Amino acid sequence: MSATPPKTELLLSHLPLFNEFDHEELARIAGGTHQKHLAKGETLFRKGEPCNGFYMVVYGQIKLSVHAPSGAEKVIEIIGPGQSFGEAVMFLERPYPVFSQALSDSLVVHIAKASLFGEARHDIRMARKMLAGMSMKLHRLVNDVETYSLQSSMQRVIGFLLQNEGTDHTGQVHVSLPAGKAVIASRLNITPETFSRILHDLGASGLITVQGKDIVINDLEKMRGFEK
Amino acid sequence: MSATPPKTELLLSHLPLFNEFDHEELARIAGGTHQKHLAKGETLFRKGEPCNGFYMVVYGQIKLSVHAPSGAEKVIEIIGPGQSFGEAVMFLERPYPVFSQALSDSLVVHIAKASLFGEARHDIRMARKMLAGMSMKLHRLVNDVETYSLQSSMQRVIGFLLQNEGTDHTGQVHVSLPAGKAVIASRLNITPETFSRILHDLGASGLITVQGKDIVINDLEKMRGFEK
DNA sequence: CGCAAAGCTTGATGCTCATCAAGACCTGAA
DNA sequence: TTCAGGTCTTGATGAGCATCAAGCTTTGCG
Repeated sequence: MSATPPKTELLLSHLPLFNEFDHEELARIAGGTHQKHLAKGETLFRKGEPCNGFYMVVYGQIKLSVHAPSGAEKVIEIIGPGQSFGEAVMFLERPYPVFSQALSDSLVVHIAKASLFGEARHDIRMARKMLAGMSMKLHRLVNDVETYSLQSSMQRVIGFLLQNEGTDHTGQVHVSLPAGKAVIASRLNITPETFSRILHDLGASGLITVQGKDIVINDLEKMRGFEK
Repeated sequence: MSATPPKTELLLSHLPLFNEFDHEELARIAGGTHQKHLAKGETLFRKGEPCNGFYMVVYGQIKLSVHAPSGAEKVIEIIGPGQSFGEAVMFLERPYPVFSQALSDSLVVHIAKASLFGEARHDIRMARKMLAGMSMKLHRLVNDVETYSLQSSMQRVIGFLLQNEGTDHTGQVHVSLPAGKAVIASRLNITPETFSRILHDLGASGLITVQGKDIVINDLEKMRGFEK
């Protein structure tokens, strides 16, 4: 373990935002970055702290959340490898509007704002990609708002399962929960108790089979029917 | 009335997105646009329709909403003069994810995608502004999600009133509802009934005075206290 | 002006989901 | 293995808000 730290340039080159850049360009950008390792549970930044760049996740998972004065927490998003966050805040030159914490051991790359705007030649390609990236984020958020507003908690759970569905070696339709159940529940805007009960009910009606973090979807068609 | 239709260039020049452009540039961009007048209640586009540009509101109000299969409607946003919408969808080359309708007689300008990407020189300024604009939209949506998730319906109403507060001629702190109560209720993710009851309660406790669409805030401090 | 239609209010009822509380299960460390 | 820490489940209860239904008030139009 911990032989050589991964080369930042190499990491960057895999990211959508930079994948059209050549070695020389990547090297220059890499100069304005630094890697940061986070242990599980470690805080990356808090709501209200100033922002001078954005982050990309290399491995691990980062949770973005907000807190009610009461202490209640709501998970806005779970960021995985290859995804970035914080661009919007960087552009607005405002403090972070969310709290950010590692859900598991993670490696993130911080790209400082200053290092991004060098030559216009870069700008235009990057700006286009950033626009595309932000558009997708916007789209997803609108979808979230729609989901929270118009669907029951069971529909949200079903929707979540269908989104994360994948076929495993045995050919079964299968979901492996990407985080603890409390975190996922918060992401879905329900309590852990409700989440547990809904999984139970779906199991009882034969639609799924739950085994810890592994869930098998027995009747995909019927699930799709309940989704809307 | 309706003497000469307003010159598109002039309209564009007032919009944040284009306010750094000179006459010549504006003229070129104006070539790729067309104005569209909408009567109250008229539909601009439906969810699922293809998108080849974005819109800016000159006057009036446009409502963006989504519909549940049950028919229930949820207002995502109310767009007013000077604001734009549809950029994100344009970039993603996807169909509109929302339904769009005029709340009052409105004039909108449609800017075709093709006309936006001419010279790189334009691109870079425009891209920067668009990034800023989208960042703000993202910010607001994150805020919406937070609001829906963590606040009670009364807190949402109070927050809304405080956001739209302004001082009138007599020096009173005053809100004029920007749309029908049912629309605002949907925007706040509550039913019209609940909205009505909350306004009633706030009135009964002396915090506000309601008179149709005009609301006077009697105790701003106390309202701020309830907000969080 | 007077009527119809739309918009808004008010009341009675009930569903969905959060909350509180307790116990079962897992996980890792000694 | 055993114990202590979390994590998850299960049950009982109730708050908050939607729903349904009816009356009221405003708006717009012939």
